[in-house]
Amino acid sequence: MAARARREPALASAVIETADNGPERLDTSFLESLVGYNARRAALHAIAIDMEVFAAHQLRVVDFSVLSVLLHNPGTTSRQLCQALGVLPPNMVTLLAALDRRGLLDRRPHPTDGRAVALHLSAAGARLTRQLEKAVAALESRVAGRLSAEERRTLHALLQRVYL
Amino acid sequence: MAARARREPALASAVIETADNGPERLDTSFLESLVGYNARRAALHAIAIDMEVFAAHQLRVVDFSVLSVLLHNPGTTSRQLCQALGVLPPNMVTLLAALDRRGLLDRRPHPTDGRAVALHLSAAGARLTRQLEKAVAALESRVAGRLSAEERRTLHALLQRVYL
DNA sequence: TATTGTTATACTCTATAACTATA
DNA sequence: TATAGTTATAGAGTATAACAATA
Repeated sequence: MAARARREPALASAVIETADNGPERLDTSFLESLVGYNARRAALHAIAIDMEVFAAHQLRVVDFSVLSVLLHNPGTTSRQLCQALGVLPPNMVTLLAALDRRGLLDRRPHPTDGRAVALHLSAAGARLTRQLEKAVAALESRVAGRLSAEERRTLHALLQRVYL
Repeated sequence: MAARARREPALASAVIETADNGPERLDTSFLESLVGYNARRAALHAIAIDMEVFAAHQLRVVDFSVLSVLLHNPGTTSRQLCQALGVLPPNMVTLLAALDRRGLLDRRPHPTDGRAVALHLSAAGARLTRQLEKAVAALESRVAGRLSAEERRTLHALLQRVYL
């Protein structure tokens, strides 16, 4: 349920030591011409750094995403979270149950739909989420430290034009 | 082993229909300020498109990555592939065995290290990989179709400065 | 003593089917 | 009849430990 620290799962950097030839780097230039490859490697790099913050609180990236969405959208339903974050309903049940068990949620009856639950953060949940958002925002300088503020804005704009 | 078509796994777009309020979009602006979030969404979008090509050949992204690296780096060892692509050795064994079973590989004794195996593509493997590279390269215009050639170059450069 | 490739296996993540209660 | 939330479970992806052969 909660995330432990783990090694970066894929596409790590490619400096290779061979027995006789010394350091050697494989040619991955074709892969580097693909948006998917570069975006994935950048995402893994960024998320690995962000995870240091989350793991210290026994949270995964997706847990933080849920907390952040709830902080800014009180009363959201489980279904809305599923669609916004691409999590399937049965898996969201488990995720929300874990956050609830830790006292981070406040589940209220939905004002107009008796089938649904209006999700809110508890006071503790809101406090933690604000703290995590601050910490993650501060980490952005490490994540993209070699980019200027303007380059970062350009990067975000280009990425959003790819996926939106 | 081989990948089937499957739904996009995470961070899908966020247009929500609620019972009474009509279409509604959750505020995800904080998440959108993070490189990790934007890069991940862009990567998932791009990879979902690329997967259409791979799935038609019963291949996953990681399978294609291995084939492409081997095409451009004949004689690479399993260990080198693991480090370049972030796959753990036990899992690379399974992956390579599947490619081998399909006649795409040519495993030769390593010229200088008796423990290692020099991996090459078979003629069929090289043919398939060249075909896949062409198809994927052609798909880039759909992946990032709203970006000009120069914007695409900018995007690649910025992403590589994040993860390199 | 260290490393390559391997087996076996555990754990996590993601997905499908089916049920309930409300709409 | 359709949808929100849920349960149970299957399947894919990722991880660790340990071993044989070779360096």
